[in-house]
Amino acid sequence: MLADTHSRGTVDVKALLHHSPLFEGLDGAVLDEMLSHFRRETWKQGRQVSGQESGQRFHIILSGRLNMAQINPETGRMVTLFLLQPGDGFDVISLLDGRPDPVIFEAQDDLMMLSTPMQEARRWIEEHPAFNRSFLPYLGRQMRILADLAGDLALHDTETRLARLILRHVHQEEPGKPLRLTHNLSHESLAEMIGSVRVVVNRQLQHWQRDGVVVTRRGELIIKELETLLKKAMHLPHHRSHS
Amino acid sequence: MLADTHSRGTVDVKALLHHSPLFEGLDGAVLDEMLSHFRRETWKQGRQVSGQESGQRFHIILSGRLNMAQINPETGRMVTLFLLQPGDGFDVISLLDGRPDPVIFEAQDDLMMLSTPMQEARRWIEEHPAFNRSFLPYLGRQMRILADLAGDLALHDTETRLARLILRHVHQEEPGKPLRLTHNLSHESLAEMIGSVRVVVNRQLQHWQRDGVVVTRRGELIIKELETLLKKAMHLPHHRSHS
DNA sequence: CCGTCTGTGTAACCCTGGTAGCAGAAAAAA
DNA sequence: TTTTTTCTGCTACCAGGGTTACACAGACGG
Repeated sequence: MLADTHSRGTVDVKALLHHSPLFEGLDGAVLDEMLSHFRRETWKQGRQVSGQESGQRFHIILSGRLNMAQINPETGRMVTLFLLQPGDGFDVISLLDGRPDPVIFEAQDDLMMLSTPMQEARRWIEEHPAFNRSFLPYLGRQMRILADLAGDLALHDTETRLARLILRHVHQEEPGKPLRLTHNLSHESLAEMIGSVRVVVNRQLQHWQRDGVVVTRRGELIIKELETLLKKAMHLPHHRSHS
Repeated sequence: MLADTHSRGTVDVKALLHHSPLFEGLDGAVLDEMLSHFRRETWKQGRQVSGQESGQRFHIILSGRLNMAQINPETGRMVTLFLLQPGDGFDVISLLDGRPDPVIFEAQDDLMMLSTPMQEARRWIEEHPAFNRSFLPYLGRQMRILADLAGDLALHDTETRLARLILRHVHQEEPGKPLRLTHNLSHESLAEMIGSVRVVVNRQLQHWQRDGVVVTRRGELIIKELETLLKKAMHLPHHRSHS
């Protein structure tokens, strides 16, 4: 089972899952038992799958990022609800209530993941109460993300939302070195994450650039004045740490 | 235990909880055990409590409605995240991850509820796996509400959002009788629920009234053309006809 | 019964942010 | 290389919807 996955991928699955918010602190034996029911799955970057299609299996991301978004068919616009990362599982909502989710999953990068039938995943939850110790807090975090998003959309302008988004994705390369935005987030992606549109994001970034707050190059964003950004972002309820 | 609550209130607590999405299908004995750790609590209409203050106890609503909202201190504007009703519990997010929620709870009506220390509620969840059979789907529903709200805010205009909101709260009094909006939802409340503002809601309702879609009187909204509302709720961000 | 309060109707204003469109730069594919 | 696609920068345009302000109605409280 795992020997196979080990030999193929570059990822140490068990180590990853032990640090995953979903499985951390779970007994190794139980984890093995779970893993034995998984199969590996890969999606190529850019692949889009509707909640309908993926609805019968529960997935856990091993590598790459996955965009869970809602779409307005009329305008073609999208909002990102979650940007899922290695260790995250989806679709949690379907897992909980058994109904398909009217969302689109889009592979932001090439994806490696594990998947198992929804029913199987639900069985564990019932049979392994220990799983709840990490699963329930994980659900809480996901709900918070949604609540914050909704609050932001209703209460704050695009400048504030963009500032907050960037701060949440600031990457500390080395102490003393310039702060940059985590790679591969296009203006388009940024826009979807704050419920806006590419042009507006670009406009705002240019403003900030003229004011010396940031510097943008293609596919790269360097924060020059963190303080200023923090002030612009400050306009909301409490913000959380970590990333 | 229950005898006491029975004697005081007009509500049959056990019957209510049996139909509550949180406790339905739970063994009567277990339910009694749980209830023995609850104490009764009442809030008067209009009372506001922050997530900080209420954060140490988990509540279950017996009667009345409770508004869980986020607020922007700068502008004073609010968005309703959930309109909680009898059978609902709060704060579920804090229950899950143990952190206080940066939200405001506002009693829409006079409230009767049960409350218990968060720790106690968490203990049940651990000790009574059966509880999960209703609790997890409940969480799913709550997450869906948040996801829909966020999606709506980002992707649809106020007209669409208002139409959807109204349709979600249409009350079928009698077959053949006029459809009305469920009582006590002021324009202000409606606005908060769609992440907008009273003036805009009123403006929209007047438009619809002129077009014969609805009729409004003080504290009352009658739907004349359900079909039209359904169409507006469906999807149509931009159209330019009529004069 | 009268003053006060809360909900509603309406108007003028105007600014954020979304639409449409194009052009150049970089990257990817051929 | 050349071609094609993906990102980015920039402009002109304008409408949705938010802000403010005031008047009136019914409800409420004393």
